[in-house]
Amino acid sequence: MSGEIAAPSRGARKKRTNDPEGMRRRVLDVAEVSFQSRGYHASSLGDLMAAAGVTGGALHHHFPTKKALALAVIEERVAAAVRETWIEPVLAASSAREGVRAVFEAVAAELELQGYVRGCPLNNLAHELSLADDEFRAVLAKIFAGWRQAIADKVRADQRDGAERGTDPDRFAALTVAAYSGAMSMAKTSQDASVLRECLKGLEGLQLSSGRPTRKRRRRLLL
Amino acid sequence: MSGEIAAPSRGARKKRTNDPEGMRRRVLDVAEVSFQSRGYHASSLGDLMAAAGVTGGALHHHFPTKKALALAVIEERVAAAVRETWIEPVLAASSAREGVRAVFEAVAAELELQGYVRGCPLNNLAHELSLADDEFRAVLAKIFAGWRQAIADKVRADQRDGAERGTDPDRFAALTVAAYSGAMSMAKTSQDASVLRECLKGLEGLQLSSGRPTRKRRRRLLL
DNA sequence: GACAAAACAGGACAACCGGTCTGTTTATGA
DNA sequence: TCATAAACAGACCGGTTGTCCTGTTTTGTC
Repeated sequence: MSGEIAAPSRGARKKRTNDPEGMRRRVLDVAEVSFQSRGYHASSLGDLMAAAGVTGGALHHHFPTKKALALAVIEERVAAAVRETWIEPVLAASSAREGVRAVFEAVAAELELQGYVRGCPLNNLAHELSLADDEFRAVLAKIFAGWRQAIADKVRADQRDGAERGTDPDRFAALTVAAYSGAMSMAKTSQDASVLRECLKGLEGLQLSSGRPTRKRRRRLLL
Repeated sequence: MSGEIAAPSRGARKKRTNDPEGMRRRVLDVAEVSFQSRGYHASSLGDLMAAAGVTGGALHHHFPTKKALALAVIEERVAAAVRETWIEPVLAASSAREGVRAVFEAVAAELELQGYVRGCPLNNLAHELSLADDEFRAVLAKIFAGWRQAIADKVRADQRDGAERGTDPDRFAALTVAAYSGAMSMAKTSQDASVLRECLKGLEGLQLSSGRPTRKRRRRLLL
């Protein structure tokens, strides 16, 4: 109903053009949106077929089962979303702390702009599927792990530059991802993105020690 | 199969005893477990009826629709779970910070003991239902809000005692709940509770200012 | 152009789901 | 005791779901 992506025109009849990659992409487009907003179980293949303008035969040809479709969505789309909105921006930032801040800001701004919080794609599917099927769970866990490791690696890079001396990289990464995921959960439930900013401010005032106190006290930055 | 709670004995025939409260409780018991571990959509009323040893007539008498059952589970069971495992322990603790630490520890220990992470009941249902139905969403958001407010109130109480001078109560509460929820999400997905401890350690090294720098520097406590 | 494989169409189907319905048993209380 | 309502039993139904199956069309290859 709301999110029709690209149903082929009904006017052009009779002439069919085989476009396996395009058809596969259209199905994944629709499934990605529907799985995130309505969830896996609440998304019926009939709805997806109608929204994508795809017949049952074509769908079954590319994705034999619903589970296969969901696995493709997770591995190709969800993983890419995490990479594009989190991993790459953080790695490209001047520091881990600044990267995390920028992503929080960007996501909060985007949510406030569109006035609707769909939640984190990874988190949404992880909650629904990780207990239901162990194959799902393993793939989702791998994405979470990669996300955390990217942030931790960035902190280690900062440390090689002399900064973030007193920060435990893995601890910082875990807390960042957890705070973001949890904040998104609340934002989705309350349909209000302001909690993201609240948590970001909390993280900014963070002095993450790895055990012994920080040597060089850094003044709080006032951005 | 696994979580049979209290199906009435099949041996005793013919004699029926009306026990509306008991029957209602048994249904809620089963539904609470199933909704949390399998999710709302994946839990069929047939399964619940079989697990609770309840006929369709009885179920429909107490809960006219599946949605009504879920609302009852949320309002009576999920809210109570948050109250018992979070709000009451934090309010009873010597300080907000200590209360939060104790709850994190207790939950992590319990999860490691039972070797299986089912996730946070509130978070699980919030993800699946808050976008599907606005009535669900409102109830779940209310529980989240109460949870946060309780922690913030405890911080304010600490401040009246002279402690936590530089901490913004709402910010601390939001970050705490977010970190816990997110950590539970990851723990559930990886089926490993250690990330909870990781996030707790991160929160413990936290210096949450409300804007201006803390007056009296407190030495890091080494618990 | 012949031929095999891939790509797609579209119907069929069995299982299941949630809700409804009618009827029977138990408690209540005047 | 007897009416009345609540509590419960159990069958039933329309609709939906995911999957499968049989054809037909297109594409690639020699």
